[in-house]
Amino acid sequence: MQENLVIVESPAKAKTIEKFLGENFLVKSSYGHIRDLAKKNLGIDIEHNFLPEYIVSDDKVKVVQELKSLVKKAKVVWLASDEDREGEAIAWHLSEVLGLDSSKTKRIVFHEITKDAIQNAIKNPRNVDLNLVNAQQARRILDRLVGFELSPLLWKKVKPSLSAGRVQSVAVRLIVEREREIMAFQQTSSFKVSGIFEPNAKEYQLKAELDKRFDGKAQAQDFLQRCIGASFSISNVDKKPGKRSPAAPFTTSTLQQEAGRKLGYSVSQTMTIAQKLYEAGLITYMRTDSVNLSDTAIKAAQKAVVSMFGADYHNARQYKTKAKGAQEAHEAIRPTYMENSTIEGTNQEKKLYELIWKRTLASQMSDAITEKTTITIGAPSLAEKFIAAGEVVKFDGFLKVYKESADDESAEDEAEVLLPPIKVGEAQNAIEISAIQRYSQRPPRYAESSLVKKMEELGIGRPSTYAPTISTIINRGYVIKEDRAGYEREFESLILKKGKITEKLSKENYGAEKSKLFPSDIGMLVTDFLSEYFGNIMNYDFTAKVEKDFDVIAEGKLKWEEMIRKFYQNFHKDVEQTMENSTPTKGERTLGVDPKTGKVVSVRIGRFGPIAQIGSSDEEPVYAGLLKGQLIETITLEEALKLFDFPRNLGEFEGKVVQVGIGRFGPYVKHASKYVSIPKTDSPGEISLERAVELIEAKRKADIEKVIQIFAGDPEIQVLNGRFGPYIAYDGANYKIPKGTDPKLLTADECVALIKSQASTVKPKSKGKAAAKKSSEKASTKKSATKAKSTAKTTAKKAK
DNA sequence: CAGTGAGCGAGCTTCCGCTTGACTT
Repeated sequence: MQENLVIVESPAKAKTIEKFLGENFLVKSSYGHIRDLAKKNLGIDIEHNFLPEYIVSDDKVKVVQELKSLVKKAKVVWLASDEDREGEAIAWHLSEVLGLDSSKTKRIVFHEITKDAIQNAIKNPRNVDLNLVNAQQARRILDRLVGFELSPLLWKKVKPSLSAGRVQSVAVRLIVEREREIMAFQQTSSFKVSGIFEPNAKEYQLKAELDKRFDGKAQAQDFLQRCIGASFSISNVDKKPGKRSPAAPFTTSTLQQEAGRKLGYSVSQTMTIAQKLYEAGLITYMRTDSVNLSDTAIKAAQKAVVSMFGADYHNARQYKTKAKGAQEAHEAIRPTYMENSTIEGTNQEKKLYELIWKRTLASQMSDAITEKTTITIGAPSLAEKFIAAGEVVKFDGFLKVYKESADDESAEDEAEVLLPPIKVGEAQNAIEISAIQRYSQRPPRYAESSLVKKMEELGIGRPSTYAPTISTIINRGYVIKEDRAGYEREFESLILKKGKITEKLSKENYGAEKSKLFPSDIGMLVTDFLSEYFGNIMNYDFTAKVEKDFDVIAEGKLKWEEMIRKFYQNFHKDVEQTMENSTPTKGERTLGVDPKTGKVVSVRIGRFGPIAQIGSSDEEPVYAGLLKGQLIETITLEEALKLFDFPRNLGEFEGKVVQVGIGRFGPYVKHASKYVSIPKTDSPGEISLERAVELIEAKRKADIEKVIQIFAGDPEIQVLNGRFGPYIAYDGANYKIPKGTDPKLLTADECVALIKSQASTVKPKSKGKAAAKKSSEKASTKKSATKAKSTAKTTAKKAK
């Protein structure tokens, strides 16, 4: 029997540590926090000095039970949760819940999982730091107060089931404000001039840009005119050495950004894949804000760099974490074994691993040495000058393995330009000089990863919450992640060639978006509402400010109850006053008058989303839902009136009417009481009968392909092709087909057997939402279905 | 899944940060 029980937060970590500690230590995991504020009411007794009511979380009851029994058998309990505010609180909750006697309890910390670090920790135990615990309690209670007082305000004044919080509401604000910047953006254009030059002997060509742009076409034209007959020559050559340094090893946020930019992963995808790598022991912990590498890792990287590229390429570096509010409980994200440049696993896992491996390796490599050459070309008759710039990498250093990507996709990829040896004074002939109209760029919309970057800069949210926060604001309908088609615009070019200027009008596409975050009407409405009445909480500095208070509490120089009281006094007063004085808001906006009826046209948020309305509410108005991408804030009268053209008859097909309409899920074509969605690339206002028939036929084909098998004896049982591959549908529920089974060869009897062997994985279609959520566990596989779960299962079945 | 948008009233929703699975048609 082990005399020592060590409790860490993560089970994967427990496994590793057990190996380092030897037989006399049993290492278990708490699976994160084990207790939280009670969910009913506030979970905080405001009358009694904000006394928190903590309850063991449902999914932790078993964990706590097991730990309790192990504690009884142990002589010493080592609380080894993470070395940060939350970790300290976990240690404290554990000692409270497990009833740990301080004489047999020791608190230890380490922020790297190496044998030395852990044995060192065991040699230097301390007590739970109650000041740090109190700082966590203040954080927790503040978040609960803000979330549970603001959300009900929104239910009452805006719409039920909405939510507000210190983190999510500010994240939404970022997206809303960016959208408004884009709305307010005034596009301007100017003429950018570039030239291609060649010396008399024609041994090379130089592409150079003019040092100024022209606002108008006339000026550009005038300049090209002045270039005719000008005698160009090299007026200056300037060489400057430069260097580039590698980026720091990955934190959660930078990993999410680079995986998004380089691999196209969403933030939550990146985290799921990283979790797999972590559990397989391939990388260190993936939720971290630290760029720190352990000495062991730095040495391993050195070995790898030197053996692969030679000593010249190595440069040991230790990076400093700059992120606001970083707690640095863990190392940076790095491979556990630097010698593994690739791994076994899925393609996605391999790619993410290689990204991490390269980034880590590069962080321990030499700077790249470059040389920048700037060549100036001028003519005596011209005040303006052409500049050709080139950069040559003299020594590649870390660039051999890794180059960081940029968010700004418009930043032209500065390809390496090798400039020929050039003498000052050498005459040049202008082969071609062109002036091209270029537009100013609007601010970019946020992608998931650039939002995370911004949040980290502001100190809002933590590595463990970036991905869930994005899910929350999308699920609440505040934000929509989608693609948008771009627009076409014209631009002019003036080209001087062989002494003649020609003009050209061309078209280009701009503004197309892929997987970007757009605010919804409700997101804008809630942001405005909260900003009006709770400016302090919506302030980008709010988190940073309260963090300062938490730090003072952690130092023992401020009582947490004092801090909370001071905050709550004003906050609660604002909540009460807003509840009383503000009028419910639907974001209503009047657009004008309908020329047909003379009635007022307005838009607002209705029960099922944004709607347009003709006529005021006391004169039997007509309604139409807004289309995807349309906003209450920006829709025009003309666009709104178009919405009332639906449903519209397009004509007949196979003797039945073809209709185009707009439903809850967007525009659709209806034919013979069947519906087909109209893809985004088509405009429902202009769709033709031919196109509609095309869609109907495509849908029919897809429906046929959907059915793999139907059995003559049992028409109830169907083998279908779904989003996740083939499955069996029977009696409104769906069943899995085991891997390796050919769905085409299944017999009816085999299907029945599969149906019987699997508890229904689905959904009484009625109202049993809560029940459906908890139901379904494959009875056969998992070793012990808990009692609670099996009861839930029967309820779910009955609910049907 | 897809023509909805009244009004009443009961009962419910909700936060942020630690952790994993369970599960998706």
